[in-house]
Amino acid sequence: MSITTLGYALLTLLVRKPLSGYDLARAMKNPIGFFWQARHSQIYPELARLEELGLVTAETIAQRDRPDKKLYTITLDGQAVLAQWITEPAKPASERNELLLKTYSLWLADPEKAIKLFQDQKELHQQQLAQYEQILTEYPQATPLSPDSPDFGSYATLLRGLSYERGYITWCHWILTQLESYVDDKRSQNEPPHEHKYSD
Amino acid sequence: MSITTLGYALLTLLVRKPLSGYDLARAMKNPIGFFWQARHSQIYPELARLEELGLVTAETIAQRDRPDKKLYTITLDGQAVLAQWITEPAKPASERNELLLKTYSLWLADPEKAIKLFQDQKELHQQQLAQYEQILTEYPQATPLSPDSPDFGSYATLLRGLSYERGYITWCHWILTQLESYVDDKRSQNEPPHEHKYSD
DNA sequence: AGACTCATGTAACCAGTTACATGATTGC
DNA sequence: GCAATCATGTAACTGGTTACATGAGTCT
Repeated sequence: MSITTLGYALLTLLVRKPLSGYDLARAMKNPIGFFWQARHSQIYPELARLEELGLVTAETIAQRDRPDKKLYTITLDGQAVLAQWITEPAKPASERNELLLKTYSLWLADPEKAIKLFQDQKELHQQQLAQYEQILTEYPQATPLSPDSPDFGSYATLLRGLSYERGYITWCHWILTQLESYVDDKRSQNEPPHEHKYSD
Repeated sequence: MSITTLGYALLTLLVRKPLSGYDLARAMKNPIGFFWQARHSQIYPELARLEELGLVTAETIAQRDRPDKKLYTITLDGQAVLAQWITEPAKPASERNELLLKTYSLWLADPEKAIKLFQDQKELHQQQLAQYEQILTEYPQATPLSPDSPDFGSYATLLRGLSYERGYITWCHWILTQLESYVDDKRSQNEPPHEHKYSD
């Protein structure tokens, strides 16, 4: 019985502060969701496994007006295991992007519907970007974060998210200019095609 | 029995030209691998399913000096199913990036080892970028590709790959500057910390 | 009365990875 | 002789998703 990546993800959260399974499920949605996701149905069994391995301890907390909860705390063993894992070589992310798959066959699609597809996708990423930019404002300007503070990790991953979303949006935008000029040119065949240069 | 995303990925390749299972496995590594991956053990059963559904036909080809192969050809039904799928809303890619997970807990790591981690990662992405840039040179400059040509899809996905790798490398580089200046400052405590500005 | 949040679990299923299995030909 | 490429499959397992299950308290 060895430790899974999800296990490390949970330790990553618990090393900052003790949390319940429910809290962890929420945290796996919100700050961690951009780079690792998991549902509660996967989290609860994984926590039991971490406890068995002695990497976390659980304490049942009775609450008034709310159901009891189990608060999980990382052990010294857990911290050591996590710290060791961080600097081990990371497996390359196996990308699986449905939109790119669709883009590869875009020539088969009705251009009007393709435009709709990319407009929707662009908007989704613009919303995500707006959320990241909101989070960014919560960080102090001009005060550089030190790599030995927990906030450095949150900030660094946020920067990656911002860059990713900006690149994605730019790319969607470029596709849209291509599709739109194609549709325009089809409508009025006598004019020459416009030029749209792509740069990230 | 419905069609999986891998099924669409295979149709995406077969709509361009008929291929064997072996060819498809290779194509899933090379041009498609950046956004969708699959091993041959998943591909062969999936092809059988596509055949059952009448979306492809198989023809056994005898070869001299080599084992027989089964050449798969997309049917009209297959083309219709694929074309329809393309413009349906795409599910957002569920990101799973181990390096970002590690970055989130970077404060726990030994800085020297962390530098090694990001140098290795940066190099991997630089190699990937170099490969994409090589492929880019094979496209004609200044002649804009029309969205109704199959090459448009290949080119568009390539652009996304280039942008992604460039952003990733820039980000790795920024992390490295942070880690290195942190290590430097620890060595000579009297000098003030350097400034490194991040921009994508 | 109905929906939402807090709270924790299990079961069935599906997608994807690793390993097992076979066998001919080509190049070093 | 040994590894690599071509060629096609199956089996076992693991990671992850969807659905099932329960129940108290709050808000509209």
